[in-house]
Amino acid sequence: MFSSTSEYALRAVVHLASNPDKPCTTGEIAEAMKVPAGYLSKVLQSLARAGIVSAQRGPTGGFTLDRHADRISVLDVINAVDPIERITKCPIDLPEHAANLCPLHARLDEAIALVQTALGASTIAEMIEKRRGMTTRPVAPTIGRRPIRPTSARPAEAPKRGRKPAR
Amino acid sequence: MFSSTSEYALRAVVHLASNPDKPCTTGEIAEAMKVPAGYLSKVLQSLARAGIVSAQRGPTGGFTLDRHADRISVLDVINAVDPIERITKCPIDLPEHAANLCPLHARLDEAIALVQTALGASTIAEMIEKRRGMTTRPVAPTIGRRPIRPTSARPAEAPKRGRKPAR
DNA sequence: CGAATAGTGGATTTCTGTATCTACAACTGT
DNA sequence: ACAGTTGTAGATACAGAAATCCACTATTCG
Repeated sequence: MFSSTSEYALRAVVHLASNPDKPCTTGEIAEAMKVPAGYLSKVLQSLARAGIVSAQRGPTGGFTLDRHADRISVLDVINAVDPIERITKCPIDLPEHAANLCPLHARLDEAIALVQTALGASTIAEMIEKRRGMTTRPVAPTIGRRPIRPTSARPAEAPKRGRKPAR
Repeated sequence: MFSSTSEYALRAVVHLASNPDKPCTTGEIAEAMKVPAGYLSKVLQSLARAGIVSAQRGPTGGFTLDRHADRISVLDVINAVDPIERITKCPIDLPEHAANLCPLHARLDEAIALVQTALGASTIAEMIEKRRGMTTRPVAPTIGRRPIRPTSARPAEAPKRGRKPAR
């Protein structure tokens, strides 16, 4: 659902938010957050270009957050490295679908919008666990639709259609 | 956000739902829905193994839906070919995170849950456009969180840090 | 100034999802 | 039974993401 690039970027930003007093080096973040060090530097560069972190070279250098963690949303970080794409036009290249989205893609886009909204309203500051009680409050009751149930329950195992040798 | 495999599977199922009277061949679906024919056959096999469609070989053969379109959710189709994975344990392999999800991954999982709920409650039947008015009703008001706004607006273009030749 | 530290950017490799091809098995209608 | 049609399955090719490597530039500190 989320790319590992996004995952790494989030871990890095959370780490920086947890250590606001000193610049953190790529190696330090990599080790603390279990991210491949070589790749992390690329990810941090993307975050720097997006204005989320700042880099400082040389000894005592490293990365710091550009603004306070409560002003950075989870969505900001994800969009910096691996933007969430909304569906604005029907990927089926048919004349009928040119103008509006068909119901299918409209629905898929709604799902993406839900994710955008949820992650856009979640700040990095909220993601810092206080190492005490893991304050995971439940969220978003549900949306206004009842689940459907298939007539036949999903077969636990594949039907396994027989394969006789030859008649 | 959604893989092209999922996209293809959904198109195929929507096509079958739109033509419930006769089996549709792979080639027919491929052409109608602009899906690469060779790949579609693999996707249809996955759908068959998941019990969503049935295959019939030989002349007059093709694929048909296993159950009525209003008993198949969009989520069913996606899960058949490219399952949506919930985050059940923290991917950061640290002792502290072993037991519960950290706030970060708890939040990401909530976002995934929203998608599951939304797509699980949407039937394929609802995705068939009646070729009239594209009945896309708006959905899911929003969830209970206000968006945050960064102190500094996201820079429109990358900061473009200077690159002088050599002093 | 010079040495050590740290980020930068390009080339390269690996891996996985996407897509094609082909030989084969199953089915229908004659 | 035969011929033609259609799905099945395995091997293979391709592309983009993930990850690594290395030479280079910038910065700090003695």
